Amino acid sequence: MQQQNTPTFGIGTLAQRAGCQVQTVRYYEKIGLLPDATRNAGNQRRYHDATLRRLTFIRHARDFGFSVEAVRELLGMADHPDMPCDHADAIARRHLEEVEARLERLGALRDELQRMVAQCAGGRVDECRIVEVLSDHDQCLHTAAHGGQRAIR
Amino acid sequence: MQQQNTPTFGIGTLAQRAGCQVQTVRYYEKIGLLPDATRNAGNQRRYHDATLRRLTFIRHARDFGFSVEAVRELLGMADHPDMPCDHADAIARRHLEEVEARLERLGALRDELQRMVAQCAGGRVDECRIVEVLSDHDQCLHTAAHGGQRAIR
DNA sequence: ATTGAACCTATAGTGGCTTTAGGTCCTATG
DNA sequence: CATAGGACCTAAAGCCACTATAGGTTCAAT
Ligand SMILES: [Zn+2]
Ligand SMILES: [Zn+2]
Ligand SMILES: [Zn+2]
Ligand SMILES: [Zn+2]
Repeated sequence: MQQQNTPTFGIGTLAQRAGCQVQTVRYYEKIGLLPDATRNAGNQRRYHDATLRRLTFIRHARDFGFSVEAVRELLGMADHPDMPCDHADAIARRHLEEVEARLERLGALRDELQRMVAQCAGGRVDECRIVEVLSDHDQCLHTAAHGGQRAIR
Repeated sequence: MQQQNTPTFGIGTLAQRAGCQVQTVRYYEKIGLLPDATRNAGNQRRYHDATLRRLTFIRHARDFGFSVEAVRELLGMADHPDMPCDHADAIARRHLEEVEARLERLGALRDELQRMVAQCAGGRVDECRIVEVLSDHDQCLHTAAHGGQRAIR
């Protein structure tokens, strides 16, 4: 039906043009972000520009930090241009909130780390401010600053 | 030799006091951050305060975003109070640099997301700014802003 | 015809846990 | 003293989003 006469290319070219790795393309196919590729006589995947566009969208959204599941939803919406964009907006807004929360925690973390590093006088371990602070959360300024790995992601 | 008369407690109590999960304690033992626990007659782990202090150190360092391997090194140094603290400081300084780099990338990401979300007028998907930007990196301000998942971690 | 790069599949590894399954042990009440 | 149910035990799988490895097949150029 579609794109019968457009040139095709292999998975290496696709990956290179999209700026990702070959295995990543196969992975996206496996988890259903990309459709099962058509194959040539030797069972190798052949792609058209449409797949490159789709993969570029995926990579860009991933670069924005959207989860694969969010990307799946965003792709589904991009496939229906006549629908309202409410849900896409909600996903983006929610992601923005998460990024802002991470930024705040990461900033507090930076402050603590800076303080810790600045106060090390470079002597013995038992006088080291770094080891001391790590041994005792009461030495921290922001009491609730570091909330596990959520501070880091 | 040590702490023969101090009270002991179970893994649940230890985990609760350190603010982590029971499985996490067993995991730390398995990967060697915590020593193999002594067992009671029924093969259940018994702990002393020394282990609580060690676990608290580990959790605090992890909350600071130090990797498990970094924590392993920091613990090793905390076990030798008479050594110089150079390496502990180097680890902390390096981690601070990484946090600062993450902060910068995450800030750029927030800016892009904010711009994207602000420009959505709430119409059809094919007019949606979010889908549009995700389809085309040229629509982004910070050209090199999002460098894959490195922007997020 | 031959070489070597690119491709194929299936599986395991990454980090730092968390979850599950299928048991055993401890403690408090009846 | 029996029993219920919570806490504990191990081993293995699952999570996320890939990345890497092993061992084989196909393609393109010489
Ligand atoms: Zn120091
Ligand atoms: Zn602290
Ligand atoms: Zn919109
Ligand atoms: Zn972009």
